[in-house]
Amino acid sequence: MPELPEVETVRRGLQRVIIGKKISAIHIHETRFRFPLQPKVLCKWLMQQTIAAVERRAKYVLCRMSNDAHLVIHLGMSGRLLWCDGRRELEKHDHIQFVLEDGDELRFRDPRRFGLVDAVAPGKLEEYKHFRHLGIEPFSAEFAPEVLFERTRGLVRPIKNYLMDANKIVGVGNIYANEALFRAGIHPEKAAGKLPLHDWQRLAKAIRKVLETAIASGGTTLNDFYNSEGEMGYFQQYLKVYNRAGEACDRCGATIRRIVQLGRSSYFCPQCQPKAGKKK
DNA sequence: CGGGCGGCCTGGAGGC
DNA sequence: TGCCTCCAGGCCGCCC
Repeated sequence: MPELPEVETVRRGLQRVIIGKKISAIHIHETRFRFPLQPKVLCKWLMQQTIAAVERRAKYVLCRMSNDAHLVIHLGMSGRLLWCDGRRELEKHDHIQFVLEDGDELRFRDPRRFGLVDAVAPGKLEEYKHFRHLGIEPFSAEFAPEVLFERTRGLVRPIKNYLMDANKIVGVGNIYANEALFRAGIHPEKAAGKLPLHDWQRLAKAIRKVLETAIASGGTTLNDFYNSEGEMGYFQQYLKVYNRAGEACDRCGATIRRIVQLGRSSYFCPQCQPKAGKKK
């Protein structure tokens, strides 16, 4: 569930409390994640290092260390980073403890183990296996309607699939792809290559707006998202279509529909997001 | 070779 | 109340 706004929320929360703290121990209770965790790599680059910055790339949280190595964390579906007192009792899925010099801890909890925890050597982030192929950041200058328009010419794949393809655009998952398409008035099955420039102008703006608002709301908590302080987000109250099949559209009253694309639920308003033809 | 899709995983919801 | 099935979905790696 964590998409860009949730990851950014976690990043901001951590940034406030862990800059300047030194990692004095790492306790690893589980290594079976999306990719096997490598304890030696973690220890090599992180032990006795001070956290210099907390950054984000796509849906990854990055801690830049004083030696310029990076701690890389992906929350997957159910991952959580919690900031807590080291004396707090461990819970069932608390898999990794980063013990800090002052007795506080950063813990990685992940029931479904879809997450990733890794360390990358100084200067190697750009060529890091999981970063090399990543697409455009929605808040970068490159994320411009003209660029997106140009890159999608000739593509027949549905626009929603394109938005969720991390090789093209990062950070936009199922919830925000659906919400952005609704706000831009574009049907999720419309061919990406058929979007005229003015649609891309509305869509690019809608994507940024939805992500910004969600960040300002502390993310979306539907099931299991909590920030590093254990607090819920509240963007779920602003969702217009996601998870609302059968309900009336806020804007026009038509019934919101659900279809499946790439094995995932897409929600849209058939009236506000017509499949073909011009809308005003 | 772009892009669809299987499978990884567990908890919670819903059916009976 | 308890067991079973299904669903959630990011993303790598396979395969068409």
